[in-house]
Amino acid sequence: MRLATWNVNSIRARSEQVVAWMNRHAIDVLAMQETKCPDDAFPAMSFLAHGYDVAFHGTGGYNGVAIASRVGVHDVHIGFDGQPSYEGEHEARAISATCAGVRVWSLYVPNGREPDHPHYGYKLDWLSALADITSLQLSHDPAAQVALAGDWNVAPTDEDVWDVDHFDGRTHLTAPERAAFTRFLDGGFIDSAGPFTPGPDVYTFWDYQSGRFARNEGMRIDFALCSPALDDRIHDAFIDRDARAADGASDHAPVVFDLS
DNA sequence: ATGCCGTACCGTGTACGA
Repeated sequence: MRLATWNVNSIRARSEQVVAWMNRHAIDVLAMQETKCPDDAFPAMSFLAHGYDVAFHGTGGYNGVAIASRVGVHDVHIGFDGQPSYEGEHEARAISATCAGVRVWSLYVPNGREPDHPHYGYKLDWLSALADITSLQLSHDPAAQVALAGDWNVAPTDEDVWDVDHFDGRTHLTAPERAAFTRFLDGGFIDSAGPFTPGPDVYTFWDYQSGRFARNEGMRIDFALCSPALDDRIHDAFIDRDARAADGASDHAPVVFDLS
């Protein structure tokens, strides 16, 4: 089975591009983030026409998550218990479903904006609440096959960014964000792509501006944190830079996982 | 320097992304 995660940066702008990519790479399950699309406008037909079922959750022009699968999408759940709200709203940042026995999450972690912005505290709270619930679930069922896939908006190590100095005073690299990410690893989840995509200079996001992609000035912020039972099945992973290089591409590249 | 690029939205500009 082949599982992937991709921040698509608007599904309406590139649904055909995404489905063509899934067909080309024989993707069975794709977790998508930043669909930027309310549910009543989601281009479900693009997926259904190619044999993919799709579950989606979007409330407007921001955020939005979805899971497309050709091996079933069952027990769809929106958000998670204890999910913090922002300015009174539960944002569309989490969806989960069971696909061929794997509990797949599509997660769009809040950006944080600036370290002194309320959004930053919201980001830390959001990650903490998610770590609480997912770690608890894993402790209750250590054999569970779970993939916490998505755009984590955290660069866990200095090697995960092109220039540490560039991010001085900004989000994504701060110690509290890294500690929030590490809590998932402490809870038993594993960065399953890591061993197959060694750095340095290996990224999943490149800003549209300033020719960042052409100069390979990027960040590694997209991950699937997998339970041990699922990690045991993963025998390969890669970041598809060609998808980022395409005309009209998202600013993120997909991360692909091959399971036995 | 707060723009550079790209997307959404009652939209001829602003918010957001990272």
